[in-house]
Amino acid sequence: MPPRKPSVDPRRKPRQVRAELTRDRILTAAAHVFTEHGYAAGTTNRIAERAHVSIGSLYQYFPNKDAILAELMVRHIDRGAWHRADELDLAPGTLETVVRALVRDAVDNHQEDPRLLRIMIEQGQVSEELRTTLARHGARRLAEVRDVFSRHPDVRVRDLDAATELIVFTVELNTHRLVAFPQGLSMKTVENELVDMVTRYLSG
Amino acid sequence: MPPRKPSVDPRRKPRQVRAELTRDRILTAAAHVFTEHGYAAGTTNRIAERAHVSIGSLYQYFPNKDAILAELMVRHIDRGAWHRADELDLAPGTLETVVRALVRDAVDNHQEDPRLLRIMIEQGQVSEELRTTLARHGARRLAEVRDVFSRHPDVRVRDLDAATELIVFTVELNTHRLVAFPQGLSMKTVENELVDMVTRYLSG
DNA sequence: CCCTATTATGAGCATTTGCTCAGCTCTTCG
DNA sequence: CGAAGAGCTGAGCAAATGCTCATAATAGGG
Repeated sequence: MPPRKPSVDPRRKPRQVRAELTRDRILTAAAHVFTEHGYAAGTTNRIAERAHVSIGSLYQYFPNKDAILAELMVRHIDRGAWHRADELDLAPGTLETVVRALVRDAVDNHQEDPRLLRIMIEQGQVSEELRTTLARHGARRLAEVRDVFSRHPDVRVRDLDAATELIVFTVELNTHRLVAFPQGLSMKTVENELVDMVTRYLSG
Repeated sequence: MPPRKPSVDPRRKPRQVRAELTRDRILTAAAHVFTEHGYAAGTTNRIAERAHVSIGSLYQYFPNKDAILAELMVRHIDRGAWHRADELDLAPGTLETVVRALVRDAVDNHQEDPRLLRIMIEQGQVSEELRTTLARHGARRLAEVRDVFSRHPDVRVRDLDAATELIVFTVELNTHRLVAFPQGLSMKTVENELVDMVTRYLSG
C-alpha cells in the first residue's frame, strides 16, 4: 500500500447535477469492482476506469479509498437493500416443497449483494449500526423460517431453533460455494441433494 | 502488488536438515504474520524477518507468496483429517457413529487457529494455483470419505458422489462458521444436529 | 583438510498503488 | 457574451511490495 496519508481533508461537495452523477458513477463502479476483485485488488484506478472518470475526479469526492467503502456501507443502510434481498416467500405445501423454496430463494438472492457485504464486514470498518442492523435482520429471517417449520405438521426435530440455524446456514453456504465455484456438480443436482438432506432431517 | 511473474519454476527441495528447518521456520512465521497482519499486509519480507531468515532464503523454497499460503492450507488439511479415515474404516459401527467421527474430526481440526482459518477462507477466492492445489487434496479426501460411506450397509443415496461432496462441505463450512464466528449455539448442540442431519440423509 | 553441492544473504530492481496538482473544460448567471 | 467558479483530467510522485541474482557461508563426503 502506497502513501497512506492522514488525509482528513474536506472534499468537494457536489453543487451541480453533473457532479452528483459522477459521484454516483464512482460508487456504482466501486461496488462492482470490489465485488469482482475484492477490496485489496479493487484499486482506485480500476474504479475510476470502470466509472469512466479520471482518478482525479474520484479523489475530488472521496478523501481516500476507505471512504468509498464507507459511503457504500452508508448507502446500504439507507437503502435497506438486504431487507428485500433476503425476503422469503414460503408457501405452505409438502415439506419438500417448502424446503425447495428455501433453497431456490437462496440461489436467487445469493448473487451480488452478499459478496459486497462480506467485503464490507471483513474490512472491519463496519459501523456498529450496520452490524446490529445485519444481526437483527438475520435474526428476523431465522425467526421467519423457524415459524414456517414450526407450523408444518411433518417437522419433527429435537431443537427447532438449532435446526433452523443449521439449515439456513447450510443452505446459504452451499449456495455460496456453488455460485463462487461452479465446479463439477450441476446446480440441479446439488439443489436436489440439498433438498433431500434438509427434508429428511426435518422429518425426523 | 509488485511483479506478478508466471513463476512456475521449480524450487529447491531441502536435502539437508538445516534446510528443512528453515522451511519450517518460514511456514511457522508465515502463519503468525498472516494471523497478525492479514494476508495483504503480511509481506514476504516481514515473514522472512520473523523467521530470522533472508527473503532470498524464503524464495528459495517458495516460488511466490501465494505458495506459502497454499502450503499452509495443505498442511492444515493434511493434519489429522485422514489419519483417522483408517480408524473410521477399522471401527465400523452405527452409521451415526461414523458420521459423528467425521464431524468431530472436522471440529478438532479447526479448533486451533480461527484467525488464520478465516484468512485462508477469504483468500481462497483468489489464486488459481492455490485453488487447484486445494482441489487436488480435497478430491483425495472426498474419495476416502466416499469409500467409507460406500462400504457401510446403511447408506442409501441416489448419487454417492454428490452426497459425499455435499456432506463434506456442509460439515466443513458449518465448522468454519462456528470456529470463526462463535455465536449463540454451543458446539455440542451443533455437533448433534449436524450428525442427525447427515445420518438421516444418508439413511435415505 | 579440501572441494563441491547445498544453503543463506540482502541490496536492489520492477512494478504496483494510493493519491496530488497544475491546468483544462464546462456551467451558470449578470 | 464573458467572467468566475465548479467540475474534470491524467501524467506522475512517493512509498511499498514481490521477487531476483550475484555473492558468501556452510556442510559433509573423500
